[in-house]
Amino acid sequence: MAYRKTPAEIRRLESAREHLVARATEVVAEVGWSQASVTAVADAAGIAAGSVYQHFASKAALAVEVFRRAAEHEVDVLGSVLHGPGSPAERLAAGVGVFARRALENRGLAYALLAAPAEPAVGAERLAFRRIYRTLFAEVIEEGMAQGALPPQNGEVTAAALTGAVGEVLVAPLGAPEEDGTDELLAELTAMALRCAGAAPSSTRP
Amino acid sequence: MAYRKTPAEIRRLESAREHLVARATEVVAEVGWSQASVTAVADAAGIAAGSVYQHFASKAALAVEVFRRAAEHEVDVLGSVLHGPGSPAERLAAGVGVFARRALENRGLAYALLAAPAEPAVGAERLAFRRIYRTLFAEVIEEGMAQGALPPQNGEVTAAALTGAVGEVLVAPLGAPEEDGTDELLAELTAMALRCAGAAPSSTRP
DNA sequence: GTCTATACCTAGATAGAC
DNA sequence: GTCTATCTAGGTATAGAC
Repeated sequence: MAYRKTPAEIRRLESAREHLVARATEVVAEVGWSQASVTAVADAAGIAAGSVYQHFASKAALAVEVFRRAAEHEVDVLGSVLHGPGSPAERLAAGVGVFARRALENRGLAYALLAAPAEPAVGAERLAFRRIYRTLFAEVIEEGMAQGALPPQNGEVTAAALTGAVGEVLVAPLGAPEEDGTDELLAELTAMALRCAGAAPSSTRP
Repeated sequence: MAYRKTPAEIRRLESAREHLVARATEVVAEVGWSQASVTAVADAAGIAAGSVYQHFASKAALAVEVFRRAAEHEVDVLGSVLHGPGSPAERLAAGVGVFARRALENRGLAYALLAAPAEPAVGAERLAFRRIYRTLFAEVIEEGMAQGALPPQNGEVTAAALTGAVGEVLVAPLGAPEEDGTDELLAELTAMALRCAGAAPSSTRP
């Protein structure tokens, strides 16, 4: 290599890569993983199919990158709410609510991240991120138990249950094109999450 | 199941088609849907790949049949427990417990039914069966609410949550080759299910 | 560096012999 | 009715021209 890459060159290369990832994310959100072929993604990005391989060694690598970017963002958001102010129960309810609202506002992507059929590499990422969600929930639950605000329970089991419960409750609305009762759904979902963790809804008990 | 097999049924059970479905189920339980190619299934059944198409119009049709047989059995078992004797909460706990125990006793098949990556036709079946689970759970929850044994809640949301929660809690153990704390897991799972439905077993209320 | 064209692989499905 | 051999389609990845 006679020449080093100039900063401008690096920027341009990375921007092309970023552009590709961004468009690929859109395609996945629209048509799902199984329909997001290399040619479809390349078309959406305005490049030739072969050019994809200038940026990623394989289609799986691109898919993993797409998944990871989007999922990491959701983890960050959920984590910041769960680690934010308030009692453990309040944070749990807020976290579930925020997660669900974000999913319902970006249904295609949420469905792709949560449930859409995907190649093995993406499936492995999905599993890894579900473990992260479990860990985040488990921390809050353990904290609540330590404070006596939550009854004795296996925090890992409850955390896994919450992860699955939130996903399953969201999958049906995500599949439907539009849904009216978003607010009611969120209220029911957060109430369910609190019950699941053993935190009785303080105010709304008749 | 207390009936005697008729000669016709014996013939049916021994027919090549049944044999094929049974062996295909084993293959799927062992290696998952994605590795269960037509040739692999045909090999397991001791027939040629081409002969599969004497019994099923497509690979997807065979896969759907495999899924449906196994899933219907689980639905029947769960339904009979949920519609059996006992209070709604007792039946809910018993149903979750039976479902989980059966899954842990037949991990490969349970994983295939619950979570393993699968072709779209199987994914659609999976969705349909999750709707059935939701309906079964929802009936019990509505009944419990009508009796005043369960607090007011959206039964459909709780039912979906239970469906997802049970599946997610089981997926990790199903993936692991062996697990010791089966009994503790079942106890925690049923306790979680009761909390989720608002049937707190004499737990501390803040 | 990007495009065009193509090689290649996998896996489902089919045809014709026995 | 079943097997062997083959066809085909879809999609990933590569080669070589520009």
